[in-house]
Amino acid sequence: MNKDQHTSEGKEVDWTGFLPGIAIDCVMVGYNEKQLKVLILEYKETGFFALPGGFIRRNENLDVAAQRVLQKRTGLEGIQLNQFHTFGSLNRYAPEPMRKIMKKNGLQPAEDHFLLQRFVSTAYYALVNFEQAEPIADFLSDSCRWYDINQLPKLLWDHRDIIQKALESLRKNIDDAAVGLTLLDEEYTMRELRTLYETILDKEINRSSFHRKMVNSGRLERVGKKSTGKAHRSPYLYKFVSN
Amino acid sequence: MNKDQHTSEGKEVDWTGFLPGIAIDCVMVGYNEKQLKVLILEYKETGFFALPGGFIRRNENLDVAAQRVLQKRTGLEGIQLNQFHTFGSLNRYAPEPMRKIMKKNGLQPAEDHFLLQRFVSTAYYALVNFEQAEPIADFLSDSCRWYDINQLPKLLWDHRDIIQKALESLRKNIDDAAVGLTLLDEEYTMRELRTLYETILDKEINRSSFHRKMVNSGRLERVGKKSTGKAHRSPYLYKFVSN
DNA sequence: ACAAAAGTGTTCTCGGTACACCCATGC
DNA sequence: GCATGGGTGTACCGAGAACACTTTTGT
Repeated sequence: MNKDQHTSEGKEVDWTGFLPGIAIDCVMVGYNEKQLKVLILEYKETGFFALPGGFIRRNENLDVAAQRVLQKRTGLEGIQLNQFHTFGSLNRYAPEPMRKIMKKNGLQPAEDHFLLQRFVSTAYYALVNFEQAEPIADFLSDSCRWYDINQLPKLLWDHRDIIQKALESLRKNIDDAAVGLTLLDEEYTMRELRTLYETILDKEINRSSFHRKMVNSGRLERVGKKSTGKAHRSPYLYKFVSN
Repeated sequence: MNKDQHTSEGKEVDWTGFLPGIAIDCVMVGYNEKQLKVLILEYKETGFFALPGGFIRRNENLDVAAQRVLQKRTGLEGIQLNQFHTFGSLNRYAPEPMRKIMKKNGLQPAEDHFLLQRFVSTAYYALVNFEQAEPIADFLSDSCRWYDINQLPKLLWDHRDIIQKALESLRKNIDDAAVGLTLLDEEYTMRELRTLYETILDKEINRSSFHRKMVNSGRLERVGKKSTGKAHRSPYLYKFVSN
């Protein structure tokens, strides 16, 4: 881990170390109690909410910068990030909220301050384990928390659209994404996996064909049985095989 | 059309009017004689080849900037552009060729000249009609020509990768893209449409199932017959219905 | 009449859907 | 033993593949 990552979390950030006008936004998706969750930052004393984001160092790959943002907000490393769109509409440019945020943090930004530029933002989504992630706030924000994707607070700028597009992208790639691998515990029942699919796709899935499809995919391994304590046959447990 | 579009083609460009560090690259795909073509620029007296690209005005949407680039190089308006990826790897940063290009054009760029920065580039592809497009060179290049996608010259930077990714994206979206609508003439035979699909996907397609799939899609209208002059049944002509 | 290429029908196969029945488990 | 819910088998349906047959056209 870089030593200066800590200093960049302080209030005195050397913005010249970053590419101007280009940002990264990350839609980090979790899953808990049959609901999709998204990590959202709340800025100090403003009631403003936004996606976690960051900037690209002058000597850093775009993808690596995204990894860094993800690692900073979740403490997790090596999570697969999926770039899905770059947002560059003019109506993203609304610096007032950011000015207010900075003032609440005791800063008096110049009109041309780094954070008050127009930004084009490349967006990524990542599937992260709800249990393992430890949401960590920004230096401008006082919380980084999971929100149900259906009960998001009002978000700044176009971040609502970004989440919507991330969800569409996830749905399109669900079969490649090995969603169970990262969103569920290591071992899970077929019912749990199907419920996850149903939650993401927001539609019911046929039980037996889903079962067969998953078994035939060759990516699942049956590892044992789960005693549910319920009055019925105990389901098998599965886990993903890397192969 | 903006009047200053002409001046921006001259040698004295006001680079401060553009967002720094962000570029747009366009993979314009055409089709002729059973081959996919891509528009490629050749820079003056350097033997350097690259994709047509451009930059984003300070007061311009990203998508609109891409439209502008496309319009500049083909003369066509209203073509659908598909954003497919943003390239931000560090090994894109190789300013030497651009320095050489500028020198060949009689410019003596400062080390920190706009064009010599590191760029992150958002890439689009567009399907354009080979006949209707009129390739127009850049102010730094002396030609803008169609190249067979399988016989591309050696390209600068990562432009080869960009084309590859554009092709993958096109293949994935081929059924939505209404490729026949833009890549073929207005009316065409089923054979011609299938050959186009086969060219894009680089694999043979079953004749009868392709026929039925297209007819059943409801997006084709049979408009007449074509007399081929050959010794066989003359095929029907089809065209896309908008609906 | 024949060859060539397009249109069209039949059959097969593969997944997904629907539905049934079998199994295990706690009450 | 009965209700509950997961596992699994069978029948059906639709799309694509393979193949054959029909239609049209110029020679």
